[in-house]
Amino acid sequence: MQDLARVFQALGDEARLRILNLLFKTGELCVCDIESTTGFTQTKVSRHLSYLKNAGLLDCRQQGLWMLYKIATPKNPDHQQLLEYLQTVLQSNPVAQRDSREIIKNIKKGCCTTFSTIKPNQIPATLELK
Amino acid sequence: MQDLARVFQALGDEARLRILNLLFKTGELCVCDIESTTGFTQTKVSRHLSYLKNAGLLDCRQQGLWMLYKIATPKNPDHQQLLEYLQTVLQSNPVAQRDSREIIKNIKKGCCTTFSTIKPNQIPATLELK
DNA sequence: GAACTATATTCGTCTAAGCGAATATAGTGA
DNA sequence: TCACTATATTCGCTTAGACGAATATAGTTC
Repeated sequence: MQDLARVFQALGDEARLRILNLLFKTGELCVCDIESTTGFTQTKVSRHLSYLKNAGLLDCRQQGLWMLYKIATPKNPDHQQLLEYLQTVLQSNPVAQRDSREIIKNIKKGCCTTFSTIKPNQIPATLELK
Repeated sequence: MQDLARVFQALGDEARLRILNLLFKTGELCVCDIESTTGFTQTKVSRHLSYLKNAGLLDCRQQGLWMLYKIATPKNPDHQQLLEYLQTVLQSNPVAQRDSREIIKNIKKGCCTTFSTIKPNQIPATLELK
C-alpha cells in the first residue's frame, strides 16, 4: 500500500507528468532534451527524474556523458494498466500535446547538439505498450 | 494538467487509498464507520474525506447528523478508467483486503450503533462501474 | 593531466500538508 | 431552550518536498 501511494505521489506533480509524457512520446531521452523542451532548469529535471525512478516509473542507462531515461518496463498487469491510463489521459491534455509537438521539433533539429540516440530521421511512433 | 496532478496527489496517501477502498466495497459510508474500521481519529478521517472530495473523487450527501460519502460518479471516460484501475489494484492489496473484511463485519454488527444506510441484511456487492 | 560537458547532489529557503488536541458547527430530540 | 451527537475546522507543531544557486561527480577529449 505504501508503494502504491508512493507511485501516486510521484504522479502528483505537473512537472513529472510532463516529463512522463515526453518519455511516452519519444521512448528515451537525455536530461538536456527534457530541459530544453520544458524550459525547466537542469536541477529541476534531474531531481524529478530521480524521483520518478525511485518510484519505479522510470529506468535509465548511461551512454557516455548522457543519462538516458525511459518509461520502466511494466512489472505486472496493474503496472501495465496504470501506464495505459497515463498515456490515454496525457494524450488528451493540451499541455502534454504542446510538449509533444515541441520535442518532435527538437529532435528534428538534432537535440543535444552533438548527440542523441534518436536521430532526426528516426522519430519513434508513440510508444505502444504490448 | 494541474487538475490531473491534483487527483494523483489525492491518491498519494495510504490513508486516503484505504478510505477509497472502503467506499468502493460498500458504496456509501458515514465518517464514523470509516473511523471504526481503520482506527483513524475522527479528525483524520474527516480531513482526508474532504481532501478527496476537493479533488473530485468523492461525492457526499447529508442524512440527519450523518454525512454519507461515496465514490464520485465518473465525469468522463478517463475518470472512469482511473476508477477501474483503482478498484483492480486495491482488490489485490493485502491492507485493502483486510479493511474490506473488517467493514463487512462492522456492517453486520450494525455500524454507527444507531443508524446506517446499509442494513446488516443488505450488504452491497462490490460496486460495479457500468 | 587539464579543460570541458552532462548530470547529480547539497544548501538554504519556503510552502504544502500530515498529525492530535481542542473547539466550533449543525442537526436531533427531550 | 438545552443536552447530545456526528462532523468540520482551527491551532500549533512537524515533516516532505519544491525551488534556484552553487558545487560535486564522472565521462570525454585533447
